Amino acid sequence: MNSDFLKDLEERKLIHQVSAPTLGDALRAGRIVGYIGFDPSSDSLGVGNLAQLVQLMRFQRAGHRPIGLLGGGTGLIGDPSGKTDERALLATDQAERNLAGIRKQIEHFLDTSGPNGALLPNNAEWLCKLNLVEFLRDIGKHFSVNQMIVRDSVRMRLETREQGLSYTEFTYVLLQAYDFLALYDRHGCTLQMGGSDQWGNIVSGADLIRRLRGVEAYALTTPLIVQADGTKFGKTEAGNLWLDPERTSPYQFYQFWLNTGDRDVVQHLNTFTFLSLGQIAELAREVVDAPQKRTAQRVLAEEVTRLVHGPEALLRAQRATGMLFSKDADFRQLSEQELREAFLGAPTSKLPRAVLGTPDAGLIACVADAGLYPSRGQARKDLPNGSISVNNVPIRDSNYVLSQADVLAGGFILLRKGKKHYHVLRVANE
RNA sequence: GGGCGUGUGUCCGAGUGGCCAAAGGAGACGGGCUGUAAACCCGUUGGCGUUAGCCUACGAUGGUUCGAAUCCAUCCGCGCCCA
Repeated sequence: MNSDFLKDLEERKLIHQVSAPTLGDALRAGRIVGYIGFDPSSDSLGVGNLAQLVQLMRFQRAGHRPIGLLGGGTGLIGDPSGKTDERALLATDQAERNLAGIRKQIEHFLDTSGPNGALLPNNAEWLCKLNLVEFLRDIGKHFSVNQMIVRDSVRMRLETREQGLSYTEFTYVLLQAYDFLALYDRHGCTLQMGGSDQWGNIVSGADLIRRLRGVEAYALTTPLIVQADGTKFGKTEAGNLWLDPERTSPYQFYQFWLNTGDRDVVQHLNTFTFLSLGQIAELAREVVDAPQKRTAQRVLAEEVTRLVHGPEALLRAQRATGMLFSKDADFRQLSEQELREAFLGAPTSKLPRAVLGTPDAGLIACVADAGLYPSRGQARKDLPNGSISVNNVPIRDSNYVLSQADVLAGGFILLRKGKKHYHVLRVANE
């Protein structure tokens, strides 16, 4: 209880809504237990979930006990909040696999030892045992359908004819509320946190605890992460940004944060790092005074990459960035080891040594086959602009053929489209 | 069930017998400027092909025609009105 959890969140602008003003008193009075739920809709969490993980870390660092609730049961149902389509139900074995992956990731962020060690229960433990009639008698009667149908997430789906809302999804909120109750009964949990879209679900659970147990339980939501340019946070052209290094390489991960816009970087520092407010204020000043240095972006990328992937992966990502983006990098001077590190994480494909110098190694074809371009025609049209480079040298000859002369140490050839899209060819002997 | 309307490229949206791979916009990608930004300017944006050209495409299937996104028939989806 070394720091004031709520005050810190407030200063970082990480509070959207709080259900009762007495939460602050409860937090100061002693250790409390709080949870955030994680959906096993994939076998890895994405960068969007990272904010919630950091939130739990803050909570733990403030001396409280965090629970990362694995939605093994609710994941079989699907939360309609924020979804416009009926969600496909996960196969149970897929849900199992996802769950295992996510559990491992959450453990990475939370300390499970000590008096405020984190707990990672799976709500399938209690949800799958429920008896329908009992559930309806004990829990269902406390929910008003009248209230449920006016909720945005439900109303939206009722109003659109094409999509509709199944009874299963409609019931989701009861299960989440029941989770909160179950965690209160088992672990004395009195706080649920989450993104602002979870407000309704969370408050339903707090209400249930108040009615059935006569205890004040709290809801605390964090603001939705919106980007200044209106695009969705956590997505790149390549798709979702995952925490799993197999899915999103540490290099790509680092690049994502490094490319944060000026208008978003300060809030991201607040949200995703543990830097002090003073440090952040200083970085904010840098953004204004010397935006071209992008100091704040660098620090952000560094902090978050270290947190998620560790110091070694960070170093590799930084080195790769340095090489790939420095103006006068001459790849021919680099050793195989240096190249390997720089290219780690870049998409790679093989090129048989035998085709070098033959028409099959035509640059247009290679660049399209590598996936840098969706079609040869487009590559052909872009090439005269100097948008395609081999080993960082723009090629403007559309008949250019890759040859032995292009092969770097270790058998690499680096293809680049535009400024940021790389593909590595590995020359293979067979 | 009856009446009217509607269905176009990633999305929105014009077209209404040949000049249509189909205006315009958005988005995306590329180039310039810059900070691996924002804003702005320029280019590209169905596929293959160096050009010519060929193929695939305007809800689906048939038909009329030398020729159809465009006309007709049937079907399917969606919308509004009547029952």
